[in-house]
Amino acid sequence: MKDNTVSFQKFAKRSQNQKIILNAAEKVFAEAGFAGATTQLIADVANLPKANVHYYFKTKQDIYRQVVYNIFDIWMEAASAFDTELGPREALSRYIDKKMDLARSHPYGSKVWASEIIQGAPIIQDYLEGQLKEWSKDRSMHIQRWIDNGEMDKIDPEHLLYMIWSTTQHYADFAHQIETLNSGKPFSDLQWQTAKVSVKTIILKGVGLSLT
Amino acid sequence: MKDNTVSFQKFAKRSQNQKIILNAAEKVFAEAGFAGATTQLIADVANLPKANVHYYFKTKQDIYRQVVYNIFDIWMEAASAFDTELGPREALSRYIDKKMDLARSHPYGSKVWASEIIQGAPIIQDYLEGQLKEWSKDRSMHIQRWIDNGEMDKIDPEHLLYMIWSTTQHYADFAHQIETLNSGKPFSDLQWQTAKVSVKTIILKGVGLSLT
DNA sequence: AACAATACTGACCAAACGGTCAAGTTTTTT
DNA sequence: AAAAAACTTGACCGTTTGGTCAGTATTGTT
Repeated sequence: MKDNTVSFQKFAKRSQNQKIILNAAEKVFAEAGFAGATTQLIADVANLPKANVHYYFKTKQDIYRQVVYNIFDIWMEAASAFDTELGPREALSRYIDKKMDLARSHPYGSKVWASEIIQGAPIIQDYLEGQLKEWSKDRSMHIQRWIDNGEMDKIDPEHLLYMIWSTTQHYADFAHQIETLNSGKPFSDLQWQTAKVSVKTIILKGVGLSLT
Repeated sequence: MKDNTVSFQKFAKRSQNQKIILNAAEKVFAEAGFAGATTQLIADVANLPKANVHYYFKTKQDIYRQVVYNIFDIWMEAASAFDTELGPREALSRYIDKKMDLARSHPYGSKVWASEIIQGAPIIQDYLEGQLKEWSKDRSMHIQRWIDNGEMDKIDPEHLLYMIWSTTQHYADFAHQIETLNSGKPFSDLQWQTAKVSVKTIILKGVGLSLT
């Protein structure tokens, strides 16, 4: 086996172990914060000796950086659900749906992001000033156009975006609080459905759009 | 001076130094997380030798616990702005106002709280199960009554509360991100005003209430 | 003035941490 | 088959941390 498959597998092994470590790290960083996360704990969760973790990542900060980058990429990809071609109702509706899905499927990532921002974005600052700023400026502009066209109420687009971000991410970041208020049980499929509908209903109606 | 004033001053000194330490700790915990906060840094910010900090608080966790308790108390007191006697429009409007004011006046506290919940509420769990659960159950019940009376739209009260919490606290917890998107400058008075109005407008209209 | 209680602090310590490294094992290439 | 490259790991190390403590200074009480 000296063909491409071998090279691919070689690459796959490295990449696969890195993924195992990053998944473990995401959970540990989310539950303990950057400083509280120990490389030993990350190694334990990944089921590897600590020295092996350091073979794949030079420093704890390198792992952390990669974790945060990954989340940002996932969110930026989801941001394309905010397709301004569709008009305000569909664009906002789909974007909220997507963000709610991510809150459910990637709760750890959302938590790591939240902690990073709370602490002043020491690692991800360049992403905020670059991609995020660009994206939100662009979307704000489109929202403003809808407003000028009379397609929705006159609302400050910036604050509408903040409301969507905060509300959807709340279901990931504050999942523990929500679970406690829900008799200690995580949301069922039906409850997630209700959450989604509630959020969309209030926000869409709140900016002068009907759901259907 | 052997009167009560003396005893009071004695008491005042202890209490005053504790307050200085707690204020410093709130900032440090917010910016570094529990694990990242060092007693040395708290001492530096408080302008005291580290040993003096340990004279007033036995452990770092004791300081942290007190900081989190204080925030919770402030929020619970603000919760009385949600006066159900006033009817849905006024009650919700005042509550949102109050929470927005707290986001501005107590951003560190909000951040510490957020981090605590993100990490699974290891310290504050009993408060969640006790006071918070009771309060939110009570308020949900009143919201449901308004709905049954036809005073507002049929919305799951729980999710309405989550939306108010997340949106208002977002302005504290994600202040750094908001500031970055605002050309690196913190909100002006006018911008806070706009934020408040935007949040109230969308939420109130979103549940079938007009602002005025 | 004498005593007691409270407040303060530099110096110190055991434990835990991120990271290194040399010595092995396995896999891939020639 | 042998050389090279990649992977694995126990043992180790300098640094930082939360917390202690003995000794001193200040304040309050009699």
